[in-house]
Amino acid sequence: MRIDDLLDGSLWIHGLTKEEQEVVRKEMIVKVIPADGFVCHRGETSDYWFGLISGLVKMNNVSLTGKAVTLLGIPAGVWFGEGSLLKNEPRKYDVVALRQSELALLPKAVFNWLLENNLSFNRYLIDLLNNRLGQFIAAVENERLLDVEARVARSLASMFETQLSPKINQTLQISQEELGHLAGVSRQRANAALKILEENGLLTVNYGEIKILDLDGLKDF
DNA sequence: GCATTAACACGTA
DNA sequence: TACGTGTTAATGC
Repeated sequence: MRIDDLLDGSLWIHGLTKEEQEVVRKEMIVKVIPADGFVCHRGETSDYWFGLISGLVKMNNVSLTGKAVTLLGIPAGVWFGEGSLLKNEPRKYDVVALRQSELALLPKAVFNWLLENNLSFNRYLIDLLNNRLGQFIAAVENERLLDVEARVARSLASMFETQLSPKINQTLQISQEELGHLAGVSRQRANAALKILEENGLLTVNYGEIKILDLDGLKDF
């Protein structure tokens, strides 16, 4: 995916005036982050709104004992990081690239300018935050109610639900260890769960990648 | 009982 | 070589 594909596929850009769109394109920065590189660190000042052009990143935190907790996987096409911008506070989480990723960075000043001047941009943000809230509520619900296989299935599915065109890319380049982090289980357990999902014809597992065959089936598992 | 950690062999980039 | 995968055994809640 290219920067223009990201922008064309972003709902918020179409609600802007021509002038606003020009400012966005002019001020936007493109940055490539290598695998395992940081998009932003916890505690850093929040200067940008991020759009993922290609690759895969995770929102991550580390406990006092050093245990890593993955909160959210973010696929290409998704905008994120607005929370800390809106609250004008430092980043509350690390964002790490799971493989080489290309990001679009929209400066805070432009973000705030759109917020103050464009009603449809505000509407878009409400929808975005509302969707994200729903996603986190579902994540808590899943953790409390579902077995491990279903949790792994939904962790995978949730990364495609946010995709704008779910039919374009049905393979996900992610290690089983990372998938375990996303679902909150060990690598070995994630591996066993994938086997079961594969037996059910919902996906196929290859070296370092997972191909989704039946997205609805994964959601309903 | 079930998931986790640890450990090992094996295959792939 | 370094990393991801598949598997088993020991350990812990």
